[in-house]
Amino acid sequence: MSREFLGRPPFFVRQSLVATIDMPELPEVETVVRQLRPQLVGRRLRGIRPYTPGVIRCQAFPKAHLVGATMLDVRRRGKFIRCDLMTGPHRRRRTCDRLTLLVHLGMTGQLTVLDAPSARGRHDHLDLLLNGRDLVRFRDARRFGGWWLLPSQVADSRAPLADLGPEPLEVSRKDFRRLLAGHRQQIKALLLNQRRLAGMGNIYCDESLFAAAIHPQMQSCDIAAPAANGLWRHIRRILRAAVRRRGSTIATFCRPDGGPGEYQDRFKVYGMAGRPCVRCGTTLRRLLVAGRGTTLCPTCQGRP
DNA sequence: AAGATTACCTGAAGGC
DNA sequence: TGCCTTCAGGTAATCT
Repeated sequence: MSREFLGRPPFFVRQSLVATIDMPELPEVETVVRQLRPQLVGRRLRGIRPYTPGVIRCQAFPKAHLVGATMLDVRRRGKFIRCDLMTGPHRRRRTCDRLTLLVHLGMTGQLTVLDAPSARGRHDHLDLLLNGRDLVRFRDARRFGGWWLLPSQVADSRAPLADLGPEPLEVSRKDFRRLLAGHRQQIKALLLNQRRLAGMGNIYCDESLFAAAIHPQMQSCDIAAPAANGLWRHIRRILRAAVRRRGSTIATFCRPDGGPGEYQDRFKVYGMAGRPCVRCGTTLRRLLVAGRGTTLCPTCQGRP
């Protein structure tokens, strides 16, 4: 079976949209959100059907409150997809009327809007039922993804959003410099830590550090202000470019519509170990930093 | 307090 | 061909 076929829903189901991206970081999640938003906002839910134990991550998940709820907005916070809902009229009097549904795609999470129920595959773990026959199907081969449901009033102050750091595209240059100066930690570990900055993952870390010519093992507090400013600028540039190109697709393809991202064609270091640096020709090296495979140019990104 | 290690999970890829 | 091992990584927990 070809690798292209693996990611596809059964051919007889007409899908109005497929949002499928592996290794979702900020640009990929943003892409999914932008594609889902017009399909979901304003729609009423019939309910939610989890099929796999563990896919729902919060202890109390008032499933029934979703019946008749209306989707008000779909947004992104870090690598989370955040759906804000208003509960149906029969629920409104006895309980909170605003709910927040959170989805984390983990490593391999995919959301597909189907216009009719179809046979579930091995890795389909949850359906969100919409009005009519439509549904949003959650597929996640490695099962690192998960769903949460919280009253909207407390969504930002409780797990899993509570401890998230600022958005890399919103943090000011000054605050970013302060963040780096305030921690004695390898810069790559800091960038990957969602409590420090929410949304960066392995790919965009490596690309940003290469662009800024900073060694991933530099202690963040040892990075001089001009270099920190440069890193801030490159992170913004790269994330924005990746969002414009609808993220990066590494392994799975899913046409039509949600389509693969295109930023993978722009990688300068990620997955390129052994090949020459585009800047100086030195062979790119791979090492382990913060427990993650890391690619860098030993010449451009001088030793810490 | 930083950082190293492990666990979770499965498909892909490489070795023999 | 097929079995085995290793690797990939977002996050959390645990140890040093």
